[in-house]
Amino acid sequence: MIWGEFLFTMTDIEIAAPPKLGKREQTKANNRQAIIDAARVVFAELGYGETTIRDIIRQTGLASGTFYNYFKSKEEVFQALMDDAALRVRPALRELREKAKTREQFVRGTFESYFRFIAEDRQTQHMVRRNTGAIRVRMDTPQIIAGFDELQQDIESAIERGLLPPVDPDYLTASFVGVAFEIADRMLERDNPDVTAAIEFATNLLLAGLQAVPASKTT
Amino acid sequence: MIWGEFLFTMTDIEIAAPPKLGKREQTKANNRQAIIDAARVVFAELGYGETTIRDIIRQTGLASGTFYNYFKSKEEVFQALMDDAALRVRPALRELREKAKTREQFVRGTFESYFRFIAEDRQTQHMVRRNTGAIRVRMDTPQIIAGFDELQQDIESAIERGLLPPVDPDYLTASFVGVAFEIADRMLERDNPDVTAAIEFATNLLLAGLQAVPASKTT
Amino acid sequence: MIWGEFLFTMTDIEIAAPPKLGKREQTKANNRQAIIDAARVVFAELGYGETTIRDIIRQTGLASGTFYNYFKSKEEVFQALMDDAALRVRPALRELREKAKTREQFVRGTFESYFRFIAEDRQTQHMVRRNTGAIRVRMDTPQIIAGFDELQQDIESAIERGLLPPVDPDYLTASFVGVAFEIADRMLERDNPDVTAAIEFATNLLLAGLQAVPASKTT
Amino acid sequence: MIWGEFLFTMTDIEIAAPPKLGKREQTKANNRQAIIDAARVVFAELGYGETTIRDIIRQTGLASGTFYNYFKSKEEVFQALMDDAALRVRPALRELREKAKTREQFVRGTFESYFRFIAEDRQTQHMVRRNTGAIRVRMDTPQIIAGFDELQQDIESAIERGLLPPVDPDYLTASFVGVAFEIADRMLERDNPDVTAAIEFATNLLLAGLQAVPASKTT
DNA sequence: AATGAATGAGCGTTCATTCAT
DNA sequence: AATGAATGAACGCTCATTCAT
Repeated sequence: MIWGEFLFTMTDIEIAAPPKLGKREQTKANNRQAIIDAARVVFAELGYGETTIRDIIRQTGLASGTFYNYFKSKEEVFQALMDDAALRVRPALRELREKAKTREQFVRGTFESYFRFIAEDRQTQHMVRRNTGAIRVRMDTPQIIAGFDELQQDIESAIERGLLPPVDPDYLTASFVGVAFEIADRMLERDNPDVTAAIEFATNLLLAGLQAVPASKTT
Repeated sequence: MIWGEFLFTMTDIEIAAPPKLGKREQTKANNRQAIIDAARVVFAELGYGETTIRDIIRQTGLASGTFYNYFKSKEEVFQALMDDAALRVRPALRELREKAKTREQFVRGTFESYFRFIAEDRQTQHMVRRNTGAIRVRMDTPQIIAGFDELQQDIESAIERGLLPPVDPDYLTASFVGVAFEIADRMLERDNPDVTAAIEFATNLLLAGLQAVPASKTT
Repeated sequence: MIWGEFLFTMTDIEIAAPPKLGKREQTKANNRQAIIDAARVVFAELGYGETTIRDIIRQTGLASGTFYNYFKSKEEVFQALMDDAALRVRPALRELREKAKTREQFVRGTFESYFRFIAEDRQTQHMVRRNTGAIRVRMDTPQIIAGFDELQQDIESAIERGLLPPVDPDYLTASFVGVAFEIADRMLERDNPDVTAAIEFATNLLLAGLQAVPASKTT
Repeated sequence: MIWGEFLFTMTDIEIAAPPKLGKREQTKANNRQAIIDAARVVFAELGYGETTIRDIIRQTGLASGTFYNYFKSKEEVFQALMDDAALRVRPALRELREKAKTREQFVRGTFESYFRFIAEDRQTQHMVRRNTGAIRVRMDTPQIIAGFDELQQDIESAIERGLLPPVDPDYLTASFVGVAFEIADRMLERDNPDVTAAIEFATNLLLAGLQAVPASKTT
């Protein structure tokens, strides 16, 4: 199955051959990555809003000042974290949807990728929905944002290709995202998450729903 | 129209006139409510994460220490705010769905309530999605949480009644919520939000989709 | 001697009858004064530029946050310190010069006040000239600024009265100030500061010099 | 005019051409001087107190660590800057006063040098008096310190030569310095600084005043 | 019960200084 | 000798929380 391969790619990619670095450059690169990794962990644990820069550097074991050699702000690490994730995730996801031959392939592929990824990475999931006491906050993990970011473009091109019916691409994207997020959430709350069932549910819902939706005026 | 009534209820915040007192004494007597009201305003303005307890009490005109006579933390006010909202919103919503005679009434009614409410209350909406820099955070407004909170029970009872097909109620609820949230979000980003179109899209999607979804094993 | 009296006034004034205060207002007032006093001490010890807000509060024994209940910045304490000093010093100094009957009384009175004040208050002096290592910095103590601040006005009115010759009042003020500062500085470096000699030197210099100075064109 | 020469010396900073090297190697060889020059520029721009070592080395283009190969602290660079300036300024000033034939030549020469120098170099002046907020701080520029530094010795020798009356040389020096500083300050605040008038005022004041001052006991 | 000043932990940030390269 | 990243103390400041009044 192609998706298994894809998911492997999603989490385990090591970036292309590192150009030989001196010891200095080496530690520099290491530290940068260490901060990004620490940020991913801490964001997932505390949520972005509650995370302080000091939390991040504490996690790395580096000195507080060192953070500022690499990033100017929490936002900047986050951006780097996103870029990092995007680099790994996007190409595979796009290829997946571009190569889809049938409507079902497109829809199922999207959900399958997402649900499997979510199921693999529990820690990340903690970030997706964080219920700080009374309040439900959903924060999109970098990988997830990256994953869905180009969904709309893919949907639009699929509509052009005639693979999907001419519905409002904006709302269709929204529906994909909303259904994926919320169902994944429920899925993980269960004792034995049945990924296949979730895929089946979402795929069928969207596949059938999609036909019934009124054609977009703008198309 | 029944929805109008519902929405009125949803936004109507002032409590029924208490035994007439001087304005001053009145406020004192209702300190708890004053704090809750202030919290609603400030949360909407600054977002939950950015709001400090000081911001809330400043809004009330009370002394900082007084806060702790009523609530132990920001979270606790938020909880109270939720309960407050639920009290007002839920009955109407439940009635709405309990009285639904057709599948479409059930589905459309749910989305119509939500989209109309969201469209009415722009300020609240600011709270729903707050993009602090790079990160997308979605925080559910108390009214909204309250609105969807018992959706699952309504869905379950509708399945029992035979109004809805015997699908996984958990995932169906998730689909309602996800689609509603995300489409509402896109809707508000448009220059002239077309509420009817959004309702139409969501209703048709769910209505058709839910037929295609496999029957739940647990039912 | 009238000057003795004046100098007493300069350092020991207790402000007019305090309106009865509750315990709360009392400590509040005390704390404010404590911070001002601490600031005076620390500024004198470290110089304004080198003094941190933390230095000031450390000196008071109060908690760090307490500072901000009273002042927003270092500058603001300094301003308060100035006002404090001005309140005590200015009236006496002005009266002194306004009552001067002879030219010598005016000149001698000015220097006498200044040198005696400086001799009394060694600590303040530390503030006036601070040689941080290689660098000579002269910082005017609040009392001193206050003391000289209105000198120019007094000089101008003395010129109008005919008590002083019609020379450039700006430059004459400058000469008073410069001579007073620098001689006081040297005086204090000596083992047994001879205040009388300093007064004599400065008074004679200015008194004779000011006759020889060309009349101001603007007068 | 002799003063012109002196002032040229005072501002002329470039050291005599060293054996021609590539610009790069040249800089490396003169790192010490490069730091001193950078310090002069930055001190003048930011003031001594606000200048950080980082500001200085940034200006040189050297690495931060390199600073410590040459100086231990900001103070130490400042000291070096002073010595540097003294080296250039002092000889001319001393010659000026040693060659003075009349009392007036001595006094006028001193003031003339100073006022003209100050008038020429506005930037330096910014360093001399920097009003950070409420507080008046006077910091002597290296050239100025150097200029007045040996004044006392010159005065003493002039007294011995009988050129000046036997007054307290310490206080007389103080009077020169104080009058020069303060009047220069006022002069620069005026729209069209009239250097001649300032010289005239100071010279006449000191010349006449000097006669009236009591003879020093120690002489 | 209400008050509001005091507290002090903790934040983001800067910067002198060190030290492996 | 030069480099420049790492260090960590210290800064200005905010704010939840306490407690004497």
